[in-house]
Amino acid sequence: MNLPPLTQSFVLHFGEMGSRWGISRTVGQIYALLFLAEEPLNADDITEKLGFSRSNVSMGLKELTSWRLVKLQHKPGDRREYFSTPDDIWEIVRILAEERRKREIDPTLSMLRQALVETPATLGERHAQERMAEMHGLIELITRWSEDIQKLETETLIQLLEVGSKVQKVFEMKDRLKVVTGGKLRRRPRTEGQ
Amino acid sequence: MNLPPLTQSFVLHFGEMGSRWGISRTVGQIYALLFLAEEPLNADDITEKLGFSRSNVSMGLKELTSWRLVKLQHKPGDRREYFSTPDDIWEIVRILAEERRKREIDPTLSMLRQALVETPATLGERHAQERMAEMHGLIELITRWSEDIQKLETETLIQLLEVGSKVQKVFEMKDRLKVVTGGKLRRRPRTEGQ
DNA sequence: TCTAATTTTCAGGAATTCCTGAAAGTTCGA
DNA sequence: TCGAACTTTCAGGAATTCCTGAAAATTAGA
Repeated sequence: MNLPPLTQSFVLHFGEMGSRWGISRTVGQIYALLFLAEEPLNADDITEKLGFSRSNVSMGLKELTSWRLVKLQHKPGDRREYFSTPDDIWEIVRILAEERRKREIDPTLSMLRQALVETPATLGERHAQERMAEMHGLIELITRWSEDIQKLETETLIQLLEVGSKVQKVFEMKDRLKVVTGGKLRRRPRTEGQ
Repeated sequence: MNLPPLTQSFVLHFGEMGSRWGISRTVGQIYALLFLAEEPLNADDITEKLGFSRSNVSMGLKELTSWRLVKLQHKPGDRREYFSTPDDIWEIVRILAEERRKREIDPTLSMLRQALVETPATLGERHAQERMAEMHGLIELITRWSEDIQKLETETLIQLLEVGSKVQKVFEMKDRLKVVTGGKLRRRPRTEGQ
């Protein structure tokens, strides 16, 4: 490995983190390196800097491409492919969220929906089905919310995150003041939570 | 494996999902089984229903306990330990978020902070440091937001998620009406986003 | 303290995932 | 169409993770 110190500790860290997630250590390192790089890198650059085999780098880039986490571009007069990450780090978050939804959430939701339309044979299965319904509801709620806020401008999204739960205060105020908002914020009939 | 059909497909699914995350297939299955169970289960129940070794179940329960994802309890006149998951599924989300923060986010933040106080030796390192600063800011923002909203009552949290980005409308309204909120919602000086 | 019930530990085999080198494939200019 | 530059594929060895059975440890009642 042939990297300046700050870069190296970042790359090593994300290698380890990567292997706690689904991706392999080397894929994590490749992404970390690209994330920090000033300029797009080609596969040989990466091979040289990280010190593993050319074919491994090729596989890693293929995987990152399938996640849409790297962009491919060409330099004029150079046949090699250059890879980079989005400049806007929030774009990376968006893409990750979308891909994880596609790969993990959607299959889970469809498994749950399938289970929910079956007729439970026993009392235990009835209870299991209720638990699955709870989980289905939770996942749908979080997914919808996440899709919804991902459409916001980065600046707006940041604002929203910054106020966090204080936004709740605004709700209360709104209710108090009976401000009309075109029905979009209409309060649902209150159901007693568990 | 000795399970009714709905339960079985759920358990198998979460076994597979588990192995995409950091946890092993069997740990995923154990958790899925406990999540659906009507009553707390002991290690032998689990062994019998899932059909792998007693020692594997013991290791799995130990891991789940270290994640605080299962609760341990005793039945009067029975020496065995019974395991269950929280009844409130949102409680599971909260615990997961806390544990992941402790295990993954905090170490990452401290690596980033360490890198940010070093003096970059080269121009490339200078740029790398800037990227790390961006990432640090993003993680801090998301983490703070998440800690913040996790303190809300479940019912309030659900409301908040349900309105999603529409909450933004309320902000705009607030600005228009110049409603005083005790300074807590004071708008930051606008910086031009990228 | 002893014993039986129960849980935990852990060495090592099984299964899986990762990584490499060699070879095949692709692309583009001459 | 040829060949050099570059990329991808893939069989199989390396490394890692998973899982088991046997044995040790713990616990609570007698």
